[in-house]
Amino acid sequence: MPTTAFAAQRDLALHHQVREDLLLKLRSGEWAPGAEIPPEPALCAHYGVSRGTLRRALGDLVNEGYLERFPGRGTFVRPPKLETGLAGSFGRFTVVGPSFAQASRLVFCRRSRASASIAAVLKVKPGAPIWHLERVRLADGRPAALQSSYLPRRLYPGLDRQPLASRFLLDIMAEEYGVALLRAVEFVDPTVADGYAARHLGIKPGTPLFRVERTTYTSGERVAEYRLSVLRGDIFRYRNEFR
Amino acid sequence: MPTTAFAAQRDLALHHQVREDLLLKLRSGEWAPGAEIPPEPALCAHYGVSRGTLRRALGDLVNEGYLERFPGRGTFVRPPKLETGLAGSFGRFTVVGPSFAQASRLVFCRRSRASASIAAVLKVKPGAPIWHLERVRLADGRPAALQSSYLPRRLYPGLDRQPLASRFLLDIMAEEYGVALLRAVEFVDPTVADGYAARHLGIKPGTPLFRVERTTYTSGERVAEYRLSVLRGDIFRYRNEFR
DNA sequence: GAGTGGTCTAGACCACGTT
DNA sequence: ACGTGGTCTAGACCACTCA
Repeated sequence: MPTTAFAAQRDLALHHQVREDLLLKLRSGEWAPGAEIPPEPALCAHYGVSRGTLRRALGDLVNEGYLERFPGRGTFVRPPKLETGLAGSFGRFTVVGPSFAQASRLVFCRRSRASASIAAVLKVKPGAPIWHLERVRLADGRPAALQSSYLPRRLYPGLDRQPLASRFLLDIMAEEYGVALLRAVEFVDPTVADGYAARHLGIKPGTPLFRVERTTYTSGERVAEYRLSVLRGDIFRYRNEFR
Repeated sequence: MPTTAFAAQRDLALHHQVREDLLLKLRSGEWAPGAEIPPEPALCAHYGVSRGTLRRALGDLVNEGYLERFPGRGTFVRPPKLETGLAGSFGRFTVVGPSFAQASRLVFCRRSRASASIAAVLKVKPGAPIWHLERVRLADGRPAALQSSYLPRRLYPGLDRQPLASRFLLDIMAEEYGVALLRAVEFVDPTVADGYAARHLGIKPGTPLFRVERTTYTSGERVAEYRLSVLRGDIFRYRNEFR
């Protein structure tokens, strides 16, 4: 390990400096993808740190996907899996576009009964009482999305008397009804506007849209809301980052 | 801390069991979003573990976004940011659908010169030599995507003599040319098939597609490839998870 | 059997925020 | 001054892999 010397700075966590130096060796190609890196004792000696500190640095790099470790074998530089087969690709995403305003246009809010398919996603019995509400969401003052929400009525008595057009629905669910929103899963498809969506969004039928199907969960993996949205594709994009 | 007893299992990492038990308290709502959880000494005593082990459990939960810690103040349950304004929403995503096969149909691979716009994304001078290649990607033996790739020719001499129709392009770039692929950024839009895409994908014009624009980076933030794809929307979905 | 990483402990010192 | 979390050390035992 007789590379360049390692001089620790004061006032900066040791494990962080070690992490940075290790990352440099990866980024620079000194340690190529797939290669094995020196074992812990060697690195401890090189950096002059205890095993705990070194392992904190290595552990961070493992969590971030840069390294891979195998008990009994060693530590290896993880080749980035940028593709090699699309499905299963994963990473972080961000939505790019304007923010939704709190205010929305309420199309309707009505009592209804769960059909077989809605019952399945809401995890209630078919025919169970539900709310079905439809809103046009605004961003920068213009229609940006059309959203259909289905909620188990049992959790939200008197929902139709809430200020649905002027507050975020999720805020009403959480603050007025005390429903803890813990997790949400979305599926995104491409689609095109039909006449109904086009009219509400002020666009031509056939315009490309995102179709977003979101299920929001509360405690005990119960469903707090099922929401079907279409988003204007000319306003929103998804940004995904791989490493 | 006289809640229910905590009995550690053998043959399962202690820090993992502690993590699971803590997570249970969050999921069940015993510790509400925003609330402060007991300090380390109390939790150490409760679980009968050393501080190192407890901190490993807490650290994992912090990394996963469940907890937030502030030196001198305490540890708090992080309120989930599910929406409250779409843009800026973030989370983890997965692509759902079949994997791309290594084999693809090569439409063309030709020498070209960078236009102003391509030069900008590839970070080369306008007019610089580039490769432009187009392929139909297969999944389960059927056309699933049409991809146009732009690469700085300087990095890939003789690319047109490589087995472009039978290997992953990224593998050729990495293994045959030693280009380290470190990071990639994608932007996803909805679109519809034009005649050209429809013909190559065996679908009708007007069918909804994902349009994916991907830039892959090598060391020094240089661009290794710029790729424009359209993916069949009836085969692929994006799955996003928020917490 | 020697070397690898995985786990766990006990104890120490520090910077920070609240009181 | 006190309690919080952040850092770091030294040493121990384990399961696993490979020669």
